[in-house]
Amino acid sequence: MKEITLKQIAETLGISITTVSKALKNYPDVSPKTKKMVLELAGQLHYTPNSFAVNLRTKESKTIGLIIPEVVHHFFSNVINGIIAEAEKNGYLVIILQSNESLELEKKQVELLINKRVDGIVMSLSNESNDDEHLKEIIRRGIPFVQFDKISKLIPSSKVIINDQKAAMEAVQHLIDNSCKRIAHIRGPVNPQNAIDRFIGYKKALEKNAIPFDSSLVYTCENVTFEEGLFFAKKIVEEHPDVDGIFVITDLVAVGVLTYFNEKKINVPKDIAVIGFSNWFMSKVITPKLSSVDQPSYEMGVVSFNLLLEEMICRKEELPFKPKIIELQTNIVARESSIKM
Amino acid sequence: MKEITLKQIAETLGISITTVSKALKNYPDVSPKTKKMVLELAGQLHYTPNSFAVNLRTKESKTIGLIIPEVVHHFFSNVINGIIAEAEKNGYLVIILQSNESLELEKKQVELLINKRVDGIVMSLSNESNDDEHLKEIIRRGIPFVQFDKISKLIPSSKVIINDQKAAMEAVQHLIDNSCKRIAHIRGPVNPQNAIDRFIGYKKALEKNAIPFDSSLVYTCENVTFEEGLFFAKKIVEEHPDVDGIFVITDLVAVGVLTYFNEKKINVPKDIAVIGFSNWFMSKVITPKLSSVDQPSYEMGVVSFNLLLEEMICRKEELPFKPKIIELQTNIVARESSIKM
DNA sequence: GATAATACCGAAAACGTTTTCGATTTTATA
DNA sequence: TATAAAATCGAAAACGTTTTCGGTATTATC
Repeated sequence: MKEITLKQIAETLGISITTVSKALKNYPDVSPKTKKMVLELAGQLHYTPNSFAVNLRTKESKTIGLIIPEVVHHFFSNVINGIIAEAEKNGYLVIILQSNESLELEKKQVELLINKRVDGIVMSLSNESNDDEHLKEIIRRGIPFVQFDKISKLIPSSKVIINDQKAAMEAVQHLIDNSCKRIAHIRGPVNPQNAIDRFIGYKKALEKNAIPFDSSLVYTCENVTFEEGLFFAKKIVEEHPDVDGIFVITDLVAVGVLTYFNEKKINVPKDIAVIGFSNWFMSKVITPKLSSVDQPSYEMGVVSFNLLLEEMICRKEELPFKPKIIELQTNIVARESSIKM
Repeated sequence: MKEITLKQIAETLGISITTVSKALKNYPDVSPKTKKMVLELAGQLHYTPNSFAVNLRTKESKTIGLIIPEVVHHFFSNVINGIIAEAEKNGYLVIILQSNESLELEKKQVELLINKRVDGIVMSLSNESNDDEHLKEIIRRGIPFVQFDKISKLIPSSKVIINDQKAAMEAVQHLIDNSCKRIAHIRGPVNPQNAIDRFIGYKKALEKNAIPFDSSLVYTCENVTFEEGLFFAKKIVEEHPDVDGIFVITDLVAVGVLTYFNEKKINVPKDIAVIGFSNWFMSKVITPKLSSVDQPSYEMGVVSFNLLLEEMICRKEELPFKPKIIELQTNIVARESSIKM
């Protein structure tokens, strides 16, 4: 029941702790015989190094922290999946924290991870985040740091993103190509960079097609929920009966829109076409099947971890590190909700 | 840039490390003046204890491990949510690992967590798990351990479960009450206890209503996927055109079933009624809305952590601990897919 | 056989904290 | 004022590992 330590192995073998440690780590200055002896006894006793001691000595814990706004979320849970899979491959474990889209919580959690002395932090900002102090603190302390999806442009860390402007433009262009003339946008909250960019993309697509921008056609989600989808769908048909297409910030909200239209027997896409964002799983099973912008979420996790790993290695070996920004590709998935012919 | 330590504070203040440590932890044998002095300087320097050293000294890391079969999964992501929320409230962080329904990975991950010396482990077994050695090892080492949802009955740990038999019986009874006479069951894999129990519940409900059990009406999923739902739906209508109700192991598969029926213009519930399990979010937005068994997933996470906490406290204070089994309530959510009138 | 080179080993410091226990100083009691 | 009690402090050990550096012991070289 007692924990096995180097000391015990050393004592039973009548050699020093140093030699045991070196034997286990395959140092060249240990004779093959002693090595064998130590390895055998260690295996027999199921020795595993006390990670607390190793952490203290090596100043690293082989653990990283991940802060995301929501766990129960198709996009984020896929990112989690990618990160923990890639981390495990490389001998790292992942501590996950959820900011619940609250800046206050997010700050507390950054502090928690710093105090925990994780080897690195991966993060997607909450919608409330309009304050960078906690992120600056990460940089200041020299902790390897990667931002993904919802990022702060001002913080000089590595970033993994998509081109939200371009993707949004393509989505709106797709509606236009399907003969939509009057297109509403249900956008995300005011702070997140990706909501801003998608809104800009929406405007640019209109401009490109010489469709006048009408700010009354833009509706702003606060919480980006299914319920807001229901709510704004109602509002749109009431306030703008001439709207024939909607570009929605994300599929969850778009599904709310479709649900409302289904109830009201409003025909999608004939009366109104709808396109979402992120290509959630349920989008392909709902009626009508929802068009969306596919976003490589799992890959985003994988790439984020690998960028973090690069930085962790550089820090350890005291090499210079220059943050990288990686842009992943998106593509339009056209389904029933937007194809008019 | 250098890390602040007790030693530094002690030196600048001209007192001993011991006193600094005690002052920070509010020991009674430090004078109010020194306490104030220390607290002030510590605050000023943003001192935070080196958690590696604390871990080594106290032999605990305030970190627990969580192993689940899948992260991208409505039920499990809700459990994660409950666990990390409750853990954070109590000063614990959570390392999450995903077994991908593989026994081999699951074993490796248990070993990982043991070597990491987490303070406790929460776990839901993979479908492959028919081997208990790694779980026994957790018990043997005296590591606090809680199983939830997919459990091994033979391991004497705390458990948080639902009454799968009873819930399944109620689901099937609900179909019968909606005048289904010939009810198929798409069951889960052979190993998991909950798949077994739901199958038993199905049989018991038939028996209770004097409906003969027909083993050819039972279809077994291997991977519990949407695609299997499509596949078995096809098989059922081909092999048993007289089936008028299906009880499905979980909503994801049931959604596959509905999707197939929608394509084939088979009317649900008139031709065939369908009820799923777990009440996934998408079930209320799909057409027709899917009836299901609501399972308190978030609560399951909360309760699991609290049981673990109880055990962790008992171990620490060397009090005896008796594993507890907590059964949470489920209830039928009747929607369009099963209500025939 | 003396010297140089190599192989092998271990003492000891360090990582930063917590806690025990004895020592010293201050205050209270007679 | 002498003594007992209380208040305050710090030395030192311990947690278990890693790694440096010096010391033997063995082998190779002339």
